[in-house]
Parts: sequence; structure tokens; C-alpha cells
Amino acid sequence: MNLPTLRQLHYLVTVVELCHFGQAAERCFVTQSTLSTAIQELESLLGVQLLERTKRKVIPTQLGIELADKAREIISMTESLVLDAQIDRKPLSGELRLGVIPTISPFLLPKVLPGIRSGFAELELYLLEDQTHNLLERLAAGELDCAILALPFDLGGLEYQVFWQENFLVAFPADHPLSQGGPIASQKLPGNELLLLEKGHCLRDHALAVCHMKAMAKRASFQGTSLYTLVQMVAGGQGITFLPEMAVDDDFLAQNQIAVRPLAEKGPHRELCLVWRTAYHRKSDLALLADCMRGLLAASYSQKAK
Amino acid sequence: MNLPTLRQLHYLVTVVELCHFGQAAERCFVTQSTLSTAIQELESLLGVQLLERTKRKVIPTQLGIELADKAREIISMTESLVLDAQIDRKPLSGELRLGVIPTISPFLLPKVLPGIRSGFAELELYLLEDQTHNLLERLAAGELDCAILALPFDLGGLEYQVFWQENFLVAFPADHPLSQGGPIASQKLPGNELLLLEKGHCLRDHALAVCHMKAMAKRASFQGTSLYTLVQMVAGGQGITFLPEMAVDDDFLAQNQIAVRPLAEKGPHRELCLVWRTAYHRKSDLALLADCMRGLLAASYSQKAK
DNA sequence: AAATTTAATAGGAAAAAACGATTTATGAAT
DNA sequence: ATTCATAAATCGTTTTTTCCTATTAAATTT
Repeated sequence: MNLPTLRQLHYLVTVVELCHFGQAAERCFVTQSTLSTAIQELESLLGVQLLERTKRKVIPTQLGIELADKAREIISMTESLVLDAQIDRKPLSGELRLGVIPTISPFLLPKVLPGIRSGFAELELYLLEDQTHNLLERLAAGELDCAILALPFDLGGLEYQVFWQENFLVAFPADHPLSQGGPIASQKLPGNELLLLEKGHCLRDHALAVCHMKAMAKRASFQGTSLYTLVQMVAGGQGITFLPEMAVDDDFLAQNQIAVRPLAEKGPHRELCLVWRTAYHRKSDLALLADCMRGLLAASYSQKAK
Repeated sequence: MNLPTLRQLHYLVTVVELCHFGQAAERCFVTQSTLSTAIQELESLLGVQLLERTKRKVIPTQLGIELADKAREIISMTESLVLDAQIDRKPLSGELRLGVIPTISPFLLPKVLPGIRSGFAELELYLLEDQTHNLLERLAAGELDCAILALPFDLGGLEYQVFWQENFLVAFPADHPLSQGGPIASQKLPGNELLLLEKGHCLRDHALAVCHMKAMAKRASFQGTSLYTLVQMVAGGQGITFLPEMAVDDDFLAQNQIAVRPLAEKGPHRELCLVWRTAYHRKSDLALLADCMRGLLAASYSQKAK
């Protein structure tokens, strides 16, 4: 359908209001001829008469008045669209779709979400927990605004900000021969007792990378679906596993018969980062979010230390 | 405020929907470069980013989606404005502001309004009763769409259509010496007994014009405010007066002790017409209305004759 | 009758919109 | 790794639209 322009509608509104082409033109900051022609074109486009005019007088027709009312509404909606566009968003407000990998999510979120929620009350977080490659796919598709992942990982052309570093620990059943002592080198671990997360979890790859053992993966006797179930199995004496520091700090470990020892290998073993598309339009919000999480994490640990 | 054009909004809606400049351009029947530039200008006008784009992919921002929704609404309102403009009005429908002079109104309207109302159910008549010059003033100001007047009268540049003709009668008290007989010449009337409507009523001037007596007006003993009161006075024996045929036909005469005689002077003494501005946009409606009134009047009289 | 007001119109200048061609960047395929 | 294909941005040009100035024509007022 052939639509009139907003300018034409504005001219109509003004001339209907003033009933005078010259004055209306002045108010619209154009000449009378411009206005006159514009109204004629509008009338011809609509195929109706909007104004009854002699050389002396202008009287809007009934239809002209009705359409001017509608036009006013349209213009005012457009103005409100412009205003809507220009409301300065507070930092970290509105919807934010955040993906988190499963080996970070249950340990990180309880530590930082309360602080984020209270610091940015107008932020509406939509959380999605999935493995790294799925998160990256959704991120690329625009279904997520950002994601929390663990490095090292090839992020392609994505931008990111590291906000935390941590090492891995080895978890033994409390009564395991190796359960006591300080840092332990990964070569000394009984490979055949090693329980690992199923494929796709980056924690599995990271842990194996730290230990320089790719082959050993094959020997792993069980592939767990989550760190929680894995820990249950360790507590049950069915093997040993790697845990990130975050998890060890967690309450749920305390309730199980488990002992942990640091890995002797130099860290940091993994880095937590917030990732986003290069073209993402609210990068500053995300940088702020990452900073905020670092701060909250640090606060959380220093509090536990007391 | 600087507003975006409807065209820009339409481009935005399309590109947000398709997430692809090329396809959106095709759907809008323009080239990709046109669309690309238009969106950039819109973004710059609004001062915000509406689309997140790489060379490969387009993802609307949250704001882009919201504004596209608003834009859709604005466009659809504009479309509905165009449609509203193009609904073919039924003949004689909608508002019509009609002025009628007091010496026609009470006699004509009861005869024609029921027929008009039933024939044109969607017509909303707004009636105003006033003297000719006031009606013409309001007509010129656009406060009335048309008016029913009596000719002869100088209507200036107005257009009109005569729909009825009638003569004047003389009304006597039933017991007046001249009350009986056929046509009577105005010279034989007792000028000092003549009761007339106050100045401004065209009936007064018309009657005097028919009788070729201007001077006689000065002798008129009383100036009535309406034909009804005038008739009451005649019935009370206080004098004689002129009445248009329409009024004589009316029921209210029968209830009074009044006799009427035609004037000997050749008619028609006055013509009833519908007047409108030359530039008025619904002339055909008014011509139809006039025709309709003629028909209804004729029907009304032929029915009385039976 | 002359002067004034006001909408329409004509012609030309300025601005905006659109196009075609090219460039640049990014995935995908070889 | 190189080439190919895709897609958005950009550049220069053409077309279209918009607007302006000046004038005309009609209707009032002086």
C-alpha cells in the first residue's frame, strides 16, 4: 500500500488546526507553496478531499478532521518511539541472556548472583547452563548476550574478559591411601581409578591437559554427568577425580567423606572468563559485569578465610 | 523533534524480521546499499544501535526489536488511516449540520424528517434554527454544512437548489369582516391591523414584497417573535397576518378560530431552497437531500388532499 | 476601483533517495 | 592454506523528491 509520509501528515495536522495555509506553513518552517502542494498530494494519494478551500478561507472537511486526529496520534507514537530509543539505559539494566558452563555454574552463581541482583536491581538475568560449544553456538546465533566459560579454549573471533583463575585439586575417598598430604604430581595418581565427566565438558579436557595425559582418558573408568554425582561416587570409594577450587570450597563437599589434595603442577589450571560477540552493543555492561564478579568472588573467599 | 521517516521504519521492521540486508532490500524493492544506508541513518538519528552486524550475520539488538515492534504499529496505524480515508461513504451518511429558518422549520421538518431518517439511517442530522443572515454567517464559517432558506434572497456566491414553492395566505380572525371569500388583493387589506414578525425574519420581507408595500411595515402594530404566537394573536382578534401555505396546512391552525384567504397576487411568493458553499465537498449528498425533501413534501400534501 | 489577503501554480535549485559497482570481511569448500 | 562465495559497507552518480521564489488568480476590504 502507498503510504503518506509523516511530513505530509504533520502538515495536515497543522493546517487543520490553523485553517490557514500561510500560518501553518510558518509553523512548519516551510513556505506556503510547499504546504499547499504537500496537502494536494496527500489528498490525491488518499483520493479524498481533506480541506474545503476558497482563495479566502479554509475549512477542514469532516474526514479531514478525523484523519488529522489519527495523524496526530501516529506522529505522537513516532515521537514516543524516538524517546524510547533515547532513554539512557542504566548500566546493567534490562534483559541479559547469560550462558554458564555446568562446571562453573553451581559454584559461581551462588557466590555472585545475590551481589549482582542487589547491585543492579533492574537487571533481568536469563540463565542457561550448557557445555561450552553449545553456549558458543547460541552466542553466535544471538540467542545469548554473553557466556561464562573456562579457558583455555579457542574462542575464534569472540571478545572476552578473564575475571578469575583457579587450580584443580584431586579428590580422594577419605580412606584412600593417597588421601593425605600436600601437593601431589599427576603422574603419581592411579589412572585406572580416575573418574571423569563425560565428553564435552571442558573441565575434563582442562584437567587432562594439566596432567599432560591424553591417553589416560581412555583408562578412565567412568564418565560422570555432573560434578555432584562424581563427588558422590568418590565419597563412595569408587575412584578419584579432579575438582576445581570453586567446587571444593562448596558446602556440599563438607558433607561427604572426601579428602582433597592440590595438584603439584603449576597453575593457573583454568581461567574463568565472560565472552561476547565482537559486534555486541553493550560491551561496557559486560566488562562491568565481569569486574563485578571478580570483586564478589574475592569478597566471598576472603570471608570464608576468616 | 527530528522524526524518522515511515520509510526508514519500514526498512527497520523488514530487516529486523529477516535479519538479512539483502533479502530485506529485495522485499522492500530497493537495493541492499539503499537499505544499509537508511538503517545507518536511522541509527544515527536515534543515536542508538539497532542491529548488531558482522559481514556475515545480522542480529537485532533488544532495542532494535522493541523499536521494530513500535514501528510496525505505527505503520499499521498509517495503513488504517489510508483505509479510513477510502471507505466509500454511503450517500447521506455521517454528520450533517443543517440550518433552517424559523418560518420553515416547524412546518417542513415534521413532514420530511421521518422520511429522511428512515431513508438514510446512518445520517446524523444536527439542526439549528435561526434567521437567514445568521445561518449564512455560520454556513460561511463552516459551522454548518448547509441551510434551508426562503428565496428571494441574495446568496452571494453560494450554491443552492430550490426544492419547493409556495404562496402566502392572509389569516383573519374567524369573525373578521373580510374573513370569508376567495383570493384577496393586498391593497384591500387593512394595513393598520397587520401583525408581522419582528425584523430579520425573511417571511416579513417576502410578504411585504409580494404586496408591494414597504411603507406599510411601519404601520404594523405588532412584531411577533414566531408564527405560532402571531397566530394566537390573530385568533384572539387582535389583527390579521400573512402565513405561508405550509403553516396553514398545519394542525395547529385547525385548533384556532382563524380563517384564511389566498392572496390575489401571482405566485410563487417564496421558494424554499437548500444552500451550501461552492467549495463544499459533498454537494451530491445535498442535491439528493433536496430531491428527497421535495418528494416527501409532495407525498405529504397529496396524502392530506385525500 | 484600488489595495490586500490568500491559495494555487510554475520553474528552478537544493536535498534526499536510490542505484550500480566496488571494497572489505567472514565463513565454507577445496 | 588457498580459493570461493556470501554479505554488509562504501563510493560516486543518477534520479526523484522536496522546497523555494516569484507569480497568478480569486475573494475581501478600504
